[in-house]
Amino acid sequence: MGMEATVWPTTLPEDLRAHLPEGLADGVFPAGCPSRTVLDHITSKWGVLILLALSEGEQRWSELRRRAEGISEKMLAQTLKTLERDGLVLRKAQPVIPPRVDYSLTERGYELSGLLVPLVAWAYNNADDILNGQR
Amino acid sequence: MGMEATVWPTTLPEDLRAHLPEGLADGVFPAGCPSRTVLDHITSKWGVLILLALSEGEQRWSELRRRAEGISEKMLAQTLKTLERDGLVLRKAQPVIPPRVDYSLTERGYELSGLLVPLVAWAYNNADDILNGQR
DNA sequence: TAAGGTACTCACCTTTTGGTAAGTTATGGG
DNA sequence: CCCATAACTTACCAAAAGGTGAGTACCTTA
Repeated sequence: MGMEATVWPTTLPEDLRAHLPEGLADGVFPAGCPSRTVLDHITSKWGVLILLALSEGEQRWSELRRRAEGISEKMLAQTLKTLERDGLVLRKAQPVIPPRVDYSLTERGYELSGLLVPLVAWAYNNADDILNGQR
Repeated sequence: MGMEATVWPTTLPEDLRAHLPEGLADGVFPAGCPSRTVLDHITSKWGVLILLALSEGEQRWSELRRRAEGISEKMLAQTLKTLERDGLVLRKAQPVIPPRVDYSLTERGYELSGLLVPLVAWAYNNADDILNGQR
């Protein structure tokens, strides 16, 4: 009897770590590595929000502005451009006046959003506990 | 016959979206929302790498420096402090000389790393395709 | 006595990121 | 003729992130 510490695994279960590629298995992420660049894009403040919004389906510029609350036009343009270059977002512009542009996820972007959504949901669900528990 | 476009779902499957909390279901992330803060911490450049490294188990300061290749001492200290305050990382300091400090994931941090690892692995696996496909 | 080891902190400076407000385009409507 | 509209671009400035190098603490070993 007496106090007993709660115990949980100290490393990830084998089946999860088994899916890690080689050079990553020891937790080392080489500095110049291309994956660092990609990781920066997809975990950027606005990148996450845009990908999340687009996981709800095709949307216009103005709709994206509304959903990623607080984003400036400059950052929206910049973020969309990066995601488009990365092949995660598809831009369809119709030659009408006033202009109409629809954004959607590519197949790759769609695949990614499947990983991003649980992460965002986790942050959303744990945010209050995390920030309240600080002295 | 002729050309046929590859088709994939344009929104996430119902069972995934069903796990999204209320206010998130329409893809809107309120600007002042606490989850924005938490999301920024866990998707920060160095935060991701530290959490990833720690998913391999308890590690010392110097070992973390090595694994998060390229990080400066200043940023390592800062990132660890944030993650510790957020209750994701546990710091155990031993009063010996020279000092010895071990860092590990808390239960909450461990839970999080289960979502982060697939994301990082995805970035690692797709990085070359993504960066090569740009003109 | 002096050097070495570990985990930091601090001050200073550079680089990157991001916001603001204005300008652009082309057309249809009043 | 002029304004509104949607989707941007640009120039300029402020703020935040991040790097560098020095300093600190304390004991052990040479």
